Amino acid sequence: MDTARIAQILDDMGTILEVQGENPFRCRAYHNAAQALHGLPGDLTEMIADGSLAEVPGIGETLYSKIVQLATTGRLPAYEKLRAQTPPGLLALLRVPGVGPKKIKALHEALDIRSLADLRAAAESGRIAKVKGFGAKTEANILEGIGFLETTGGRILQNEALALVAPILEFVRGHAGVIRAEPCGSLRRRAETIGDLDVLFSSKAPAAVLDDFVKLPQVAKVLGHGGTKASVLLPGFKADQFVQCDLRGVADDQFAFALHYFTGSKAHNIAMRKRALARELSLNEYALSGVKDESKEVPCRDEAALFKALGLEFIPPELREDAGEFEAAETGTLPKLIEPGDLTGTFHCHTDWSDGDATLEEMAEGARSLGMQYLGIGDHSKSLAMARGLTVDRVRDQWRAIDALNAKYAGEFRVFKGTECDILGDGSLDFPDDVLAGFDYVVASVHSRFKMSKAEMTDRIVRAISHPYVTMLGHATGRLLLSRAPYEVDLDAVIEAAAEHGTMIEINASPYRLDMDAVHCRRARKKGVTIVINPDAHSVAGLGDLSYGVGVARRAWLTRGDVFNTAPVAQVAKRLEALRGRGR
DNA sequence: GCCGTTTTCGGCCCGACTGTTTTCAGTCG
Repeated sequence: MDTARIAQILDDMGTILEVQGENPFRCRAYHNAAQALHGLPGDLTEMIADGSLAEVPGIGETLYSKIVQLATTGRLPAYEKLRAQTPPGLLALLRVPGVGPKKIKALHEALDIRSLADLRAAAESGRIAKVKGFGAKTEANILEGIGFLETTGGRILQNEALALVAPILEFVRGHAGVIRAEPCGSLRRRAETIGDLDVLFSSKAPAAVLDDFVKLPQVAKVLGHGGTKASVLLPGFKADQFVQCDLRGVADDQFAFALHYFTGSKAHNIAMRKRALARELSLNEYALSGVKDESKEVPCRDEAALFKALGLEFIPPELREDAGEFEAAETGTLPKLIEPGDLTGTFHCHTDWSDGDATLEEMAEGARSLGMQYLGIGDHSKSLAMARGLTVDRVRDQWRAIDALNAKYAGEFRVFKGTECDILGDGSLDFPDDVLAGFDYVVASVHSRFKMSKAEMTDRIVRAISHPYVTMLGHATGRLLLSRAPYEVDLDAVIEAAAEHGTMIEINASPYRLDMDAVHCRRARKKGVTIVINPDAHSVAGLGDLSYGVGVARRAWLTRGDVFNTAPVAQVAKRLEALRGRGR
C-alpha cells in the first residue's frame, strides 16, 4: 500500500477516534503520524527496510507497527474495526463549516444522524435546535454550511488566489493608519492549492480597517466581524463558488509574531512553540515572552529576529512544514533557495505551430523581455492531432524558422529546437530516432491512455525516459489540480530510472499542474536527478507561470545549482549537446 | 499515542469568535 493511502488511513482513524470522544491527544497522535508520512524524506518501503522509519518524530512504537502492517499486508484490523463502528457518511459531516467531532457525536447520539442528508433533514425540520447545547442559530448555520459545501469547490488555484487577494491587499495598504500588510497562510507558503485567503496588517486602530473591509463591494457575505479579525466570502471563479478571506489586524510591534503565526503551517507553528517552551519562552501570535514572567518580552521587529531569538536562521515560508527545516536552521545548513531571477531561460513552450497562441518570434521576444538568455520551443508531436501536433515535415519547417530567427538574433538570444514528444502507449516515442536526433532537446510526455494499470504506466514512462534522446520528462503524473487526478504511476521507480539514465525531470510550472510536486522533487534531487522548471506556456503571458514553478522548487529545498535552467546559455547549449550524444 | 538537557509519568500550542450558556464548550486556524 502506498504512503499517501496509509497516511489517509491514519488520518481517518484519528478523526473517527475524535468523533468517538477519545482522548484528544491520542487522536492527535494519529494525525501527527499521518502528517509525518506526508513529509517523509524517503521511500516508505526503504525506510522500513533500513529501520529509519522508527526514527521519524511522531511515529512511536504503536503507530510504527500499524504503518508496517499496512505497508506490508495492506490491512489493519484496528482500522477495519473503527470503520465498522462508524456509519459511512458520518465523517463527511466534518466538512460542514462549524461542525466538528463533538457536534457530530452529539447529533449522532441524540438524533441518530449518519449522513449529510440526515443532517439536512434534521435541520430543516427544526430538530437540531432542540438538542442540548444546540440552538436556533446553530441550526441555521448548519443549513447554511451544507449549502456552502454544495456550492463551493473548496480550494482554489494559486493564480486564482493571487487575483483575489491583490485588490484586498491594495485596499488594506491604502487604508489610513495601516503600517504593514502581507498575505500569509498557504498562499505565502506557496502551497499547491489554497483553501482560504489570509491577510494580516498592523495599525494603531485595526477595528476601523475591519469595519471598512466588510463593506467592500466584492464582499458577498460577512461570516464574522470583531475588533481584530473579520471573515468574509468573496465570489470565486466558478458559478456559485465563494472563497473565504480572513483579515486580521495587530499592533505593529506584534506584526512579526502574527505574520509568522498566520503563515503556518500548523505543524511548523507547533514545533516553533515547543522550541520556545524549551527556552522558557512562550510564543503566541502577539509576542515571545517568559513562561514564568509574562512581562519579560523579547521584541522582534521582523520574522528574522524571531527566528534568531530561538537560535534559528530565517526559515523561508516555503519550508515551514516541520519537515527538517528546524534542524537545518539550527545548524546553519538551510539551502540558499532558488529565486525567480536565477532562471536564465526555459524549455517546453508552445507556439502557434501547434496549440499555442503566439508565434515563435513573439514567444522569443516575451522570454527576452523577461531577461532570459534563451527559450526552448517544445511544440506537440504528430500523434497529438487534437493539439495540431507537428508532422516530421512541419518539424523540419520549424527548424528552418528557428535557424532564421537565431540568425537574426546573432548571438544576442538563442532559441533551442525542442519537442514535447508524446510517449506512446508502449513507451516508444512519437518520432523516429533520426528525427529525434535533430532536436536540441526532447521533452517526453504522456497525453493518452491515462487509465493504464500502475505497473503498465510505470513501465511505459521508464522505457521512454531511458531512451537516449529523451532529455527531460514532462508533467510526470498528468494531474490537473482540482480537476483531474494523476494517472497511476510509481514515481519512485521513475525517479530511479531518471537518475540512472541522466534524464531530467520537469517541474511543470503551470498553476493548473505543478507536476511533479515538491515532495517528489526533493526526493528526486536526493537521488541525483537534475530538475528543470518549465512553464508549459501556450502564450507569452504563460511564461510568467515560471514563478509558480520556482515556488515548487523552493518547497522542494532546491538551490540554483539543482536546477538546469539557471546556467548561462553557453553552458546550457553544451550540456544539451552532451546529453544528445548519449545514444551515439 | 508520543516523548524526555529537571521527567518513563504526566504533560501534550493557543487565542478569537460564536453560540448557548450564567461561566464555558466547540470550532477554527
